Amino acid sequence: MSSLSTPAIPDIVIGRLPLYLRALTRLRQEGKLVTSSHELGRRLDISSAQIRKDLSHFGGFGKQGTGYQIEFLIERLQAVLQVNQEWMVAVIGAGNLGSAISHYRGFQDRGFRIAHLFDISPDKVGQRIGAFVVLPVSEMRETIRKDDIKIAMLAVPAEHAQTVADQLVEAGVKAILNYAPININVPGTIQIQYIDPVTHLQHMTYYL
Amino acid sequence: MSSLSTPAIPDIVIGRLPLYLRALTRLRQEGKLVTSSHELGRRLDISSAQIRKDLSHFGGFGKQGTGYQIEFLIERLQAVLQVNQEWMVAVIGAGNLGSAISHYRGFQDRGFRIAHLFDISPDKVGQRIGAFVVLPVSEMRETIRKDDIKIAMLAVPAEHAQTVADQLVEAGVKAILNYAPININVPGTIQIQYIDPVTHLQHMTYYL
DNA sequence: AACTGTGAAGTTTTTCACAGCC
DNA sequence: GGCTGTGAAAAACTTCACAGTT
Repeated sequence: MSSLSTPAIPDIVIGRLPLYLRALTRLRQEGKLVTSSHELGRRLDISSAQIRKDLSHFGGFGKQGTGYQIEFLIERLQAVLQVNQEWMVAVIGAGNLGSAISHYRGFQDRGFRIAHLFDISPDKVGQRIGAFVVLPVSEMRETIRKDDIKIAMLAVPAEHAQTVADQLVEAGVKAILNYAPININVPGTIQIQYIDPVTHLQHMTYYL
Repeated sequence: MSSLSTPAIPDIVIGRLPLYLRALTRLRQEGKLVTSSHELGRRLDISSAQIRKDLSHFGGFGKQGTGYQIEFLIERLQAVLQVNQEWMVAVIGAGNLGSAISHYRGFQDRGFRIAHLFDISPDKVGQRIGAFVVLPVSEMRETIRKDDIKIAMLAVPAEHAQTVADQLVEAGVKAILNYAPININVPGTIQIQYIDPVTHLQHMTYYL
């Protein structure tokens, strides 16, 4: 993940950048032009020193005495995260969750466009969901290859998640967002992240 | 979060317990009776030492030379996380996401039961979604109070998230899982966690 | 006066490595 | 031989605090 000349930036730092970007976009929407590490920190409940240090990994984005130009910082963070382009995403699973994902408007303006929706069930295939006609999983590999899709969201039942993930990797997908509540094994070159609301709820109940 | 006699267990440790619990439940389902920190670590991509150290915070759950009794460890982790009981949860927002959440069967057997689904729109109120009749937000406070609901999932548009969160806190909710892509301010006594798929996608695109 | 960028210090988290037990 | 539980060591991460700039 690094070379000798450019030490890797900690993954935990990368993980915060999307939060900064989200907050900055919000500030811009509120009509603000400039912000500070303190203001951002207050909103995100992160220390201002943390924010300054994180941003400093990528160069001096701010001005002493002034703060950060919101528009400029948004552009730089988008560039760092490579979301100054539009990524095509495949969704696998056209159940309630896959359907909700496919209807969600929030991907578009943050760097992602859902390109296809796949399902294995003959009942679902051919059905219209949002702007998509559900495609059969049997065509998944070919379609993903053809369109050079690098990102997939997995919204299938847990018992199918590993099999589908294997097929996705085989088809050339490099990043998987897995909504199934199960750990998936993928090669080290493949990015994987998980969304499981129950783990968040269980984390919180510890403190109740 | 701690007393002098019982030092607090790091939050990052608590956050991993639900992952252990999920993996253990899976192992049990596969018919296994016993596991080891190595097997768990392999599945979760976490070092075995990490798992042993995490578990050791709560007492000696394993046997040297043998490993961990899966059933026993599941019970202990459920007790630690307080999910050996059923928590009632309120869902706010009956759009595509709130609807998908309300249909999802995966909460039930992991400690959570959706009790009510609220929405502000007169079009939605009274409509049947899954097992629920959508209730008006105007009745939210009273209903949450009456049923003593402590946990809520927020699936409303970003611009309404703060207002609804304030009302939830006012109604006595102590933990909020926020699906809206915006940071919410709540008192320090209230647990809050976020689910925003786009932040995960943006995290991964950095490495692509 | 307000704010960034950053070495240094401090704290937290992870890994090591091994004694002790089955 | 295989495994846990755990002090000690190492690594990673966060905060401090201040020089330097606007």
